[in-house]
Amino acid sequence: MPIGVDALPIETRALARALIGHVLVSDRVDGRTAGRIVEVEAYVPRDAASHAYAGKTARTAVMFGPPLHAYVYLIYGMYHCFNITSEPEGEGAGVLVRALEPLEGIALMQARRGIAAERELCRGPGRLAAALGIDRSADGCPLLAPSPLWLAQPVRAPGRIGSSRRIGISRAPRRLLRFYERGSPFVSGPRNLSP
DNA sequence: AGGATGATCGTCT
DNA sequence: GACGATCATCCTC
Repeated sequence: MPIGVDALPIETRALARALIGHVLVSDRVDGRTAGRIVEVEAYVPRDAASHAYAGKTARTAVMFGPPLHAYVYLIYGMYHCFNITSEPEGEGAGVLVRALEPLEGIALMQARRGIAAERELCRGPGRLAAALGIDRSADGCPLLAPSPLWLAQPVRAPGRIGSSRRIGISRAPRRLLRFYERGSPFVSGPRNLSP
């Protein structure tokens, strides 16, 4: 069941933390896949590491649109990264979802990824997008309304949330804007750092 | 266990 | 024309 409109904050950092434990569901013609969010990164307003930093462009337009929509971009010519937009319309910001704990449609994820190991299916932004069948066609998709890509209530309360530097960025590298469920084996980077 | 490398292309300079 | 909010593979320790 989709979550209510007011179930999540839209301030970027608060949203990032609140997303941990929520479930992302992808409904496609070949079936449903779903996973529990265990790792995210916040890309806040006026953040030098954010795609929105240089201003609104065709690619980043949805980052400046209403919150809780999908921002999906192609990286390194071959992977997709899935983000959830944040802040009121007009602000360019979002939350990158970096890892999921697979919950539903495991066999379909395995087929899409070409691997069997459950732990590796959604461990990393490019991997989870592939496992859920997310590509640029999902860009701008609302995540609350009935939609092929939507957020559901947590199935289990999150454990303690840790924070760290963001992964793979060169600008604003010291900001602690990566959040993850401590100790989860499905987290992609360091997973036992700060409280 | 950890570092280097190649794949591959849309986007912005 | 250079460069990624990455990943899989290959190498060395």
